[in-house]
Amino acid sequence: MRDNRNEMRGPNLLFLTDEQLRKGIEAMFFAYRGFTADPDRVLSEKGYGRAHHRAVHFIQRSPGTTVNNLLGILGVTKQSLNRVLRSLIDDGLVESKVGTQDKRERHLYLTTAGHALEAELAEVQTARVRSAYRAAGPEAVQGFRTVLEAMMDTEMRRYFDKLKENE
Amino acid sequence: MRDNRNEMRGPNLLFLTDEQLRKGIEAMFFAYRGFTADPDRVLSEKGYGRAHHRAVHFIQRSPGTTVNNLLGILGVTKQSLNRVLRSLIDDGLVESKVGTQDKRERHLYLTTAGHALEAELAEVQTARVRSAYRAAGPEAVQGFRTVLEAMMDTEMRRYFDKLKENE
DNA sequence: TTGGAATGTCAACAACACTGACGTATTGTC
DNA sequence: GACAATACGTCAGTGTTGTTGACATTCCAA
Repeated sequence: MRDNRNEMRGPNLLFLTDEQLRKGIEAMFFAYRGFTADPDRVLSEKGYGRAHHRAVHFIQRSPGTTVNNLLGILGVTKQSLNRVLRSLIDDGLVESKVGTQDKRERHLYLTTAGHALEAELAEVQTARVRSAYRAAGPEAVQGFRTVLEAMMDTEMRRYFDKLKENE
Repeated sequence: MRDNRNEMRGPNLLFLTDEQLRKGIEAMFFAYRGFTADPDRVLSEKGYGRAHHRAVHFIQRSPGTTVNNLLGILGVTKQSLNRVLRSLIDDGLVESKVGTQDKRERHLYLTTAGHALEAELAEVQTARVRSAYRAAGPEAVQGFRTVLEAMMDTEMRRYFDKLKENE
């Protein structure tokens, strides 16, 4: 128990006790389960998994993104991503276009069907987040976002910030 | 874009726009990766996975818990949990004791070695959460926890609240 | 005593990640 | 023009974690 001494360092540091940290960890675990539960249901009905959701989400977020960029965002190997992209392309949800400037690159776009799936997944997921945000209020949401950003790896925060630019 | 009208409903509802919700979703995704990255490293060195971490964590949190209770908390099938518990018991990290009142139940405890692994995992994980908490400040942490709790399934919140009682 | 609950185990399977290796096309560089 | 590097795809193998389904055992309770 290395940081219990924090309790002696004044009431403004009470939120850094081991007990508070452990509860934060558990909250993160349970909340993430809720966070993915609704999209998972939709996905399994259609024979897809969480990996398909992630791919479709970030392609929608950055239309025309390259495979390499997507690999960086998702943090998986190309073999793993390829399996997912393959099925999405074969099913007509994602289109892969050879780059005009650099013909080695493949630029990824959602088809109409792809947009429909993405919208359905976003709908159920944002519904839960919206409900949680509404219940918690704007100040809590601000704090939520602040802590999450501080929890990311530096490299991931780079990607996250890059996505924020397209507002 | 179903809720962009929120932008018209006054500045206090700006945090409920689709854009804000989507960024919250992405923040959750990236942050959860960071959240699990450090324990995952420790675990893979020892030939364990994330499932072992979860089991060890909640056994430490509720010593003597039954298999059934653990199943509810973790939200997996008994077959899946059994595989993980089997290896932990065989490796001498977890002890399974037949219940005294109800002899069908098995009560789970960490051995000394189990406590050592749990402590090592908790150390690296709380280090990141502590750092994020410290950077974000107490008000942000309060908001973080509020939103996470609102994001859980009702059933999961029951388990979460039950854990909170043992403070 | 019988039904049901709690547990354990076997087998098969799927999603999703990994490593390693290889091939192809394209691009940039010396 | 030769050659290395990049981007992408693919094949093969492996591991973790989850699932279903089936079946046995033990034990509690009506």
